[in-house]
Amino acid sequence: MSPRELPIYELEDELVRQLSAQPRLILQAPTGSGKSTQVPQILLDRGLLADGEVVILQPRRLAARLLAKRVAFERSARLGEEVGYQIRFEKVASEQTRIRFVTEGILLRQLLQDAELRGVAAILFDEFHERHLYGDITLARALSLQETTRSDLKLVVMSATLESDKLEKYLAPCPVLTSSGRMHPVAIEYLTRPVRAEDYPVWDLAADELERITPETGGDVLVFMPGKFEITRTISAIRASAVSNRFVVLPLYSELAAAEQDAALAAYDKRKVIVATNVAETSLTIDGVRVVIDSGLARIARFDPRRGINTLLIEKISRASADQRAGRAGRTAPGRCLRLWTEREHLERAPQELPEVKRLDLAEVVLTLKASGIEDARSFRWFEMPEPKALENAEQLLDDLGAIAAGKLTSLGKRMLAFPVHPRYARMLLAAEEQKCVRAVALIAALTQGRHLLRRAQDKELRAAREDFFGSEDESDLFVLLRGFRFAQTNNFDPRRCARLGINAGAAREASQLWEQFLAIARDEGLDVSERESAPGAIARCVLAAFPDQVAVRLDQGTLRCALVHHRRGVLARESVVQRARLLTASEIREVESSDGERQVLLTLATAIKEEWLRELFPEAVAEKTELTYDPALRRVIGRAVTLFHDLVLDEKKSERVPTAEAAAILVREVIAGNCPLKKWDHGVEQWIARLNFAAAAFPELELPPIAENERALLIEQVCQGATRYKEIKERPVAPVLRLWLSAGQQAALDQVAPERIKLPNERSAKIIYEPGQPPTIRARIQDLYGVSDRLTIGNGRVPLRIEVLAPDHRPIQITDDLTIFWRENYPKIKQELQRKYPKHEWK
DNA sequence: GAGCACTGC
Repeated sequence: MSPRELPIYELEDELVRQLSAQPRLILQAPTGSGKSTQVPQILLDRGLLADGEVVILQPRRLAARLLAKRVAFERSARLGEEVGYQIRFEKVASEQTRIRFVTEGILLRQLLQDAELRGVAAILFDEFHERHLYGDITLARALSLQETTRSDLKLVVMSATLESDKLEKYLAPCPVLTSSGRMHPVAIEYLTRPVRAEDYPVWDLAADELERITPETGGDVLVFMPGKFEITRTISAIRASAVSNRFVVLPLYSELAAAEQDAALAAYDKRKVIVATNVAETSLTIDGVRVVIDSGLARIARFDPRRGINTLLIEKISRASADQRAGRAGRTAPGRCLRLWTEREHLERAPQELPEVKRLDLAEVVLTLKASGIEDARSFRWFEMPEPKALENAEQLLDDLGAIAAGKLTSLGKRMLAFPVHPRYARMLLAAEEQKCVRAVALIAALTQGRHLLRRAQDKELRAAREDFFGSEDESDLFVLLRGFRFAQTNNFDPRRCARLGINAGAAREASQLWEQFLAIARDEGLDVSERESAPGAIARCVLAAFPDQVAVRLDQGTLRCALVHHRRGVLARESVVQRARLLTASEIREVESSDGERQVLLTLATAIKEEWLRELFPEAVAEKTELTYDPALRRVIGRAVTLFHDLVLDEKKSERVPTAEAAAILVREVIAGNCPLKKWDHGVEQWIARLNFAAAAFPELELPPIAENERALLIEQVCQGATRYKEIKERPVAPVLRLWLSAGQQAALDQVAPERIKLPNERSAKIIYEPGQPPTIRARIQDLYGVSDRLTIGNGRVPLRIEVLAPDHRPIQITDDLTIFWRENYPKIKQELQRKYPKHEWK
């Protein structure tokens, strides 16, 4: 087919007419319309570029490269001459280049160098509907530029699906052109009745649906799942199904080794089923797919500005994203898409994914804005304004890092801008100059970007090999990365040798390029990049300078639980080598959700630190910002009880059986009575229960309650979270603060009463903070909170509210999903009983 | 004994 036959050419004259008359255009055109390859050529050939170039923004490197190749081919030009591309580490473009495909970050960096964008006649924003952060920012900057000094700059926003109303208003005055696509129809089917995930796991559902439709369909099948765990389960379910021998079944996700990814894309004699994550939604296209089975779920990254942590939770995808997934069935022929939810549920889903600007950490963006003279990010011309709290947070971090002071860019901040990384890592590199370890720190900065260097070690063999190689390391997980990299480097990035240690050779190679880039910039900035032996602790101090707000202190020896600066809690990653240090700083903090809905805040890439470094680095801030103090006496007691319980359960051979079992008995009773808020520990609950039952039989005199079948579920939900919460609650002052999320109606009702403080049923009062929000759907219930035993009442009526109970220092106590708050002073009771029974034993 | 989507400078 000749390019001239592509649907986009139906719009050619109109496009030229509009862009000659004024400089903005929205082009709504689906996949297959030819917009990415043809519009740049139309602009060039119809003389709309004067003697400048057209820059096409692409969200992915691969797309930038392939599109450039395609266009060069169509024009019989050599790549890098008339048509070129530029992505990180790769510039195939020259003085003659008139059509340049670039990734979004490249243009943002270019803007930093030359705010006028000289030589650029037009910018095309391709795939704008994906709403990447840099795309949003670049568009806003380009608009301002056009309105001030570059009225000749043409801007075309292109997208497959678009909230074009909002965009039209933003770009106004701006005409919209709509083109048709060239895709095959995809028949969409929904479940006829809703399914509860607890009753019918999504992987079983997917396998059953596959079984059902196999006889009616041909071609390959693509199944979308949120992550690796679900993919593995789906594959087992399909292999156990009646149609298993009809298909080759293959996993596909980004972390998979390259060879296995290739296997998923290869052709086979049989039909194939690919079970994939979101990689298959946008990044990879797979030929021959005729059927899509969509779980409707994805793990979605967000930055929670209120808690200052990243989250990665399983969420329902938007309608737009579901359509994108469905489209994967219609690339080569008419297709079918089975959605594993009902049509009614579909209507309740969000129309689009939340754009990145409302989801991600904005520190880097705010820093670049400051550098461009936009001092107050709130006044920036955002397409969509980010959360005020997220901006506040970004400013706070930049201030902590010394990049800004009193809202203004500092000289340190200016130097940080030279490095194309998150400001934390830029700060780390500059700290390295003082500590004389620039080379090593630049490598660390390179190794923590992009794809993971080390695959998660699951099988025993790999863990053993790792242990042999990294065994002695216990200061920092970052040092493990350094060693892993050195191994890859000395083995010439050989994939097979690297695989033995679970090292991703491709990631190592990319890191080495990035390392060179950082070193080159450091050299330009006048940093000393010579190879030298660094003093002990030098690198760790640099890490601390970059992550001062992620300092954590271990709460006890028995568990991996940590308290973090800014009143946060987390669990040190099991695979961390930093198991001995009491104080550490985590380079990554992320809340993750397991398949059973359990959430935890994981601290990864830890580095052991010393308290005196904190004092050196932040003399004035230590007391305020790092909550390192705690009541050691109390902690010992609590730690003791938990350790004892732990011992009993995990090791029946402990000599001090009786008090151990006794402590366990008391705790278990409390758990079963629902008084003790227990949560899943790391340990196998089933094994726990078996051992408890063993203990119950072994020590009848203790009246240890055996765990009956019906109590099992309760226990599983409530397995001990450990002692830390007791301490937390015990130390909490009495007057609570209630934070209320109210609908407009509720707000109006409350305004009549206008209470500043609210009366709780036990006559105590609490201060209220109002938050505007969604009409809450969950009924709040407070149980045994400071003696409150029933639903909260306001004014005359009971108001369902979303409630979070905060201590006066604004630390949340606990919110559970059904918003039931458990609290009882358990510990003293246990202690009392122990003291009474074993007076000789010292119970602190 | 188990817990992590995807890009990009």
